[in-house]
Amino acid sequence: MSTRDWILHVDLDQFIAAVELLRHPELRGKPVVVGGSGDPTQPRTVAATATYEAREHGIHSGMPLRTALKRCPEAVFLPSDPPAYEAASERVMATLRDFPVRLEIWGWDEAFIGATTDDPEALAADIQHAVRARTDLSCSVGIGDNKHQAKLASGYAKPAGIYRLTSENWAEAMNDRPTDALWGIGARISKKLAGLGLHTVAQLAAADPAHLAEHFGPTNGPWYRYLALGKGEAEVVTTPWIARGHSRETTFQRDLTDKTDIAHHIATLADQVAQDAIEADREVTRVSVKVRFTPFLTRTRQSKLPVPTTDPGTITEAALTILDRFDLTRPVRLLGVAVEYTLPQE
DNA sequence: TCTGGGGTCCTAGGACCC
DNA sequence: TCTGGGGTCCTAGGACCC
Repeated sequence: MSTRDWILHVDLDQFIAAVELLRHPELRGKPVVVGGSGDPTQPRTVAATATYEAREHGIHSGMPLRTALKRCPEAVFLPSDPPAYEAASERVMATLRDFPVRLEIWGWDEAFIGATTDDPEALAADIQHAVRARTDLSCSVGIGDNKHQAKLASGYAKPAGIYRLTSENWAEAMNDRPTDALWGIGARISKKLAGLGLHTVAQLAAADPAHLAEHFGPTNGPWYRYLALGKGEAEVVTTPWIARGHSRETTFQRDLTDKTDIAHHIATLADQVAQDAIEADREVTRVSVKVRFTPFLTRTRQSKLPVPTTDPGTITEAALTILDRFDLTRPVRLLGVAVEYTLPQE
């Protein structure tokens, strides 16, 4: 076997549920649902994740907790605890960093690795053993020529397995699959593609790029075909990610109708976002306000600040001015404030 | 199934300027 | 007076992902 570059995708299995089961070993083997404050009678709260035992009752992430409770009254509901997941994630990433590889972290529970080796499966197995030894967590590892292939490969590898998906076996593994199996094509685009007679990955790969550009734009159209051919980014970026922006939003359990009340909540969110920006040492260039009306109509308004700032007063005032541009005659179920940061060295 | 929270990127249309 | 074409910036919304 010859030495060459590979991309590995490390994906922790059932990450949030696994962390919770380490803290509550007595719940192993039981249906467990994690989400919100852990109260399944609370409206407008959804599951962050569900264990395999809970999934057998038809429960899945994104499902309202009240629905989950109806489907499985004996399920155990736990509150979501982001700091605990953050801490567990850091232990995993520290473990990966000890390997002589290039590491790109992609959130709490996944990372891409660039490695030069003649045996990527052996490296993958070493990684799995190290992660299990150091954190008691299990992961799946996908191996590919690029990130797209490696990402899909880790899906095939689940749970706790290793799978290699390269240009060699791409067609065999992917050609008959629906287009939304590709990483970057979701339900909407897949449906639109089906409307053009493109149902499978093979059909999308054989489509005319110009025709795709007509329907999906000059960048996206050809990009979808590119994905269907198994191509993708192969560069592992080891420098830490610089956030483009930041936001905070709240869904209220009971609708807001009072304008003073709404303005008060917007001011609070804006101040939080400003404090976050100060803590992150980033300047804000743009402020946007999000309002979701009942039943589920979402609208956003934004404006660019005359001068980048971190001043909470300025950011809050901007958010309140933007809020004035909304028609607030309908009941409101969600409010949000988002900011865009200036990018360094620009 | 009455549908969270936090991100990223792309597109399209209008304003404005030359 | 009327009109062209291009470039850039701003804003709103859509789609995707975890």
